[in-house]
Amino acid sequence: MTMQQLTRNQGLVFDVLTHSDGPLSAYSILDKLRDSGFRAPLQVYRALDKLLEFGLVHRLESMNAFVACAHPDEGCHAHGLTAFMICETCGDVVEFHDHMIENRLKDFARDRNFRTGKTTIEIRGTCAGCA
Amino acid sequence: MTMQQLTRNQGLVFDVLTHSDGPLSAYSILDKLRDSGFRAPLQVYRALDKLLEFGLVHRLESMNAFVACAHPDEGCHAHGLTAFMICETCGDVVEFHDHMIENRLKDFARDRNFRTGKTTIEIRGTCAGCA
DNA sequence: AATGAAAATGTAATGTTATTACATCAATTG
DNA sequence: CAATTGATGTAATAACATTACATTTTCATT
Repeated sequence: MTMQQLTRNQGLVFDVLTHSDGPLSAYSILDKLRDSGFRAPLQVYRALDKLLEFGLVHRLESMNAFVACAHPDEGCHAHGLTAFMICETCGDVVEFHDHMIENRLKDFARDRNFRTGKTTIEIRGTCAGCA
Repeated sequence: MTMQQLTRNQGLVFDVLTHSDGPLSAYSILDKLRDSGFRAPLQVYRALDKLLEFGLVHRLESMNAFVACAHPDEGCHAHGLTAFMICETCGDVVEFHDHMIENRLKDFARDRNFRTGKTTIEIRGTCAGCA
């Protein structure tokens, strides 16, 4: 799989997410990129849209935030369904993939003639270190 | 299981959701309750908080909207993990519960000493009728 | 190199979702 | 009845996201 060539804005946003400890909101990404010339939310959202499409970034629906993919080189889309374990105390996010769950949901949808688009799985809670 | 006694505002919000075809945003609930005296978003959010706590209402994280529980009489919390299949075309939402997935996620969390709070599972896509 | 289409960008304005802060009122209990 | 707790009313503001429109860049094709 060949690495997608990113535009300047896409690269900047991806960099910020890659170097971040945890997930970031679109507006905090914007703040971090003011010095690089970013002035408006749309610049961030547009870059994020592409990065999501490329599978380089994930959106955490339960917190309106974005996180770099755990294995961007392989193209996350190849791993099928992506799930997250999110610590509400330290903000740490663990990305994981489970074929059993993926198949189970796939079967459930197929049985009902439901065409599956994006699937969200997010476990909120407290991680071992914060317990 | 005894049915929770709702306050006036909670009852009004629950009613709106119960009689709605599909999920509603907090602000559309507010609009529907103007005639009943609602003036501010907080009145809706406060009622929703309680209804969520009672398990009478669910929040759909992937669309920032709220939906009445499919079986409010039994108290949804009793059913364990709740998942949703959401049609992006007609807005229809199917609530379901799967012990296999629930156990799988529970095991995953336990193995990592992660204390699980709320878990979100939402399948977006197109339902049979809209395909 | 010129050109034309598609993609990306810049900027302002606005729309949508959610919370903070503070005052008041109602229900419950000791 | 006093004290506490939970619920409510209202205004203001914060946080998240999109629409609209003008401009520029990229890149395949001539």
